[in-house]
Amino acid sequence: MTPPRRITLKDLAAQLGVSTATVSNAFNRPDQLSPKLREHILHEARLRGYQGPDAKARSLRTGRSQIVAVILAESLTYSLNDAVASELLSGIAEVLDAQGHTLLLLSGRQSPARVPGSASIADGFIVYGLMPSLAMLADLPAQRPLVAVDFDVEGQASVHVDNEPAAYAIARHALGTSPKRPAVINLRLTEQPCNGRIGPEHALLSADRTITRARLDGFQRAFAEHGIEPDDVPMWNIEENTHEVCAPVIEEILDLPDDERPDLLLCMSDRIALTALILAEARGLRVPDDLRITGFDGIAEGQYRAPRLTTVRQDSVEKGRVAARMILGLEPPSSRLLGTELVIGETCP
Amino acid sequence: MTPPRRITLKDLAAQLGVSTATVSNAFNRPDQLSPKLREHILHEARLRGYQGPDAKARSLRTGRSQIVAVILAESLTYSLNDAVASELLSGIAEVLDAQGHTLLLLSGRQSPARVPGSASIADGFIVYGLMPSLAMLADLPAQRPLVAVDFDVEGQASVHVDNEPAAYAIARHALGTSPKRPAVINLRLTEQPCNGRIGPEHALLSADRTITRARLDGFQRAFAEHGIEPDDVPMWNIEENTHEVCAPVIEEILDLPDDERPDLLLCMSDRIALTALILAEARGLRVPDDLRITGFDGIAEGQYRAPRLTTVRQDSVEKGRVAARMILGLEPPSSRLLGTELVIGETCP
DNA sequence: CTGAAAGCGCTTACAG
DNA sequence: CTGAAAGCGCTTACAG
Repeated sequence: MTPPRRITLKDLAAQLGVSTATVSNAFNRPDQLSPKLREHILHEARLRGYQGPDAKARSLRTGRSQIVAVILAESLTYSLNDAVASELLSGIAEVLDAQGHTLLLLSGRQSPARVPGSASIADGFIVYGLMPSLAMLADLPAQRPLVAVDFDVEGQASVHVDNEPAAYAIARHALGTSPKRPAVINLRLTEQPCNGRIGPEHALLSADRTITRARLDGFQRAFAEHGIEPDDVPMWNIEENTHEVCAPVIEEILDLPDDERPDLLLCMSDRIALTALILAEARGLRVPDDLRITGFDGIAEGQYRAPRLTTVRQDSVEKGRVAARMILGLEPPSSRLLGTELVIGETCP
Repeated sequence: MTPPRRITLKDLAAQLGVSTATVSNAFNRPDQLSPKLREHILHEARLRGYQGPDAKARSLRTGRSQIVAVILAESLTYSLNDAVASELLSGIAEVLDAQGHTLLLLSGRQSPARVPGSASIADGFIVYGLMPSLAMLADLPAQRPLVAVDFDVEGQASVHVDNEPAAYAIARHALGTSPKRPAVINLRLTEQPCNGRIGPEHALLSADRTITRARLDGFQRAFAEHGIEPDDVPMWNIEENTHEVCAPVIEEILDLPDDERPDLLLCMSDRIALTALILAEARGLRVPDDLRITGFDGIAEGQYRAPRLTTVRQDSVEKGRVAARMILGLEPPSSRLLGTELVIGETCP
């Protein structure tokens, strides 16, 4: 028995007595040879265990791999368990699949803090969320298409939702009930890490660094309109959008004395809002009577329960689709701004 | 200005007056040249915009891409939004990251029903869940490592959890409360699609086709031990582990007349159990007084709420880690069986 | 419709 | 420690 070396296109061509070009055409360009010969080649290929042109060689030769890399700012562990990121990936995958492309998943928080060299195999890059450092972007092969989602890279295409107007709309709705003690729970909005109450010592990130700043701007526009001095509204900050990280901050808030405890929580994500809802219920607080809560995102978990979350629904799946279409050249690269929808649930009717 | 062709290793070598081997070694084998020369080369490379060896060429030359493909039986949309699949991916990604590998995501339910050719770039394959057809496996490059998770491929490594004993343990616990009308809600267990009550006309899949059969076997062993005739226990089947698909079946069950409605639901997943819990609460049924519910999986959503789900916790992250380690050769390929943990929550104390 | 030949950008024995 | 050269497996003008 010969050593089981994988059969190559060249081997097959030799065995069938045709040129390598003809075998290649049989697989890639049906119009370049007779259907009969093509059938013969494909049939023999299967028989002899030739699985088709090797992707590594093909990609070197053509310069294209049919692979699109998605770079997630957060760890993969976090992103894969986050409903919003998952939906974004779904949307991306849907378009890539339909176009015969596949998805390479990279984390911006890789252990070596650098994109692995293998990333350069990708035909294009979709980058999601704020990068821990822009150094990573510099690592990416230049001259390959890049689309930024939920942040901006100078001179590159991007996809956003209208955070400011959406936040304004939900805050306006919530303030319509004339809360006595509104409060805001921000997400990753401080320059320095802060998982708790935001004080005067905390500087906030600017709008070009995080989308949550635009959400705060929207909230504050509504405050001003309702005659509320934004500085009088207490704010907390959450460092990571997970139940575990949210919970202690929410507990701190809910355990304030009755006359200090907010009666309206404007949360920057559904995850935060759901944590607040669960912990409020556990303490016997009635929602919305004792405490009104609003979220942001519109994830399924907030809608398939009672009471349903009042929130802003953003179409993360569509965000992913748009980004993927731009990367594949199915639509021209540009700065796209997607709309959102105010969803009135029972947590803040 | 010259056309902005990407600079290659060869260009760089020529410009620096060294051989291509030396440049290659500067990037790949530091021990093969003096630190000083290496620094010089790396420095000049950065200066001249050479980003390092091209991944396509490198992978062709070495035969390895540093990419591992994960093939998911379900659609990517489903898998990415499923907590168990997400955790599995987290575990895989964790190990791959640490080893400088990256993850290529493929769906077994691709539109063309075939693995795209670009998949053959991967160094190895992790296949998760039952394949719609084994034809797809035949498409994969032979002679490259493959690990099956939650199912078996003849002659290949696999990772499982102990479904039968785990199901037996939770059923035994639940039956200890002497329910009057226990019922089972299965997941994808019928030969033919069935989203509803299972009747005598429905054939069930065998244990080599789905892990949920082993779960049912565990339940039924507990029934027998408690003197309950398994055939007397009504069973329903769920076609897809999502709230939307579960809900109508659960409603059908909960809306049975009081004297027919089960007082114990043994569910094959936490998603099913949570849907039952939410819909029961919406109907004013008291859990666990009127209705006891158990799940399977141990997802976070079932534990970060009140009442907490009684369930079996499987460590999906670890399952992913083990599979990834086997693929990378960090542990020998074998049939690994991971343990589980009975978690007693308030839905079935 | 078919074939001979160049070359994609690397890595790696091997010789010096 | 360094360099010349072969070759990984393909695709693609181009000539016939």
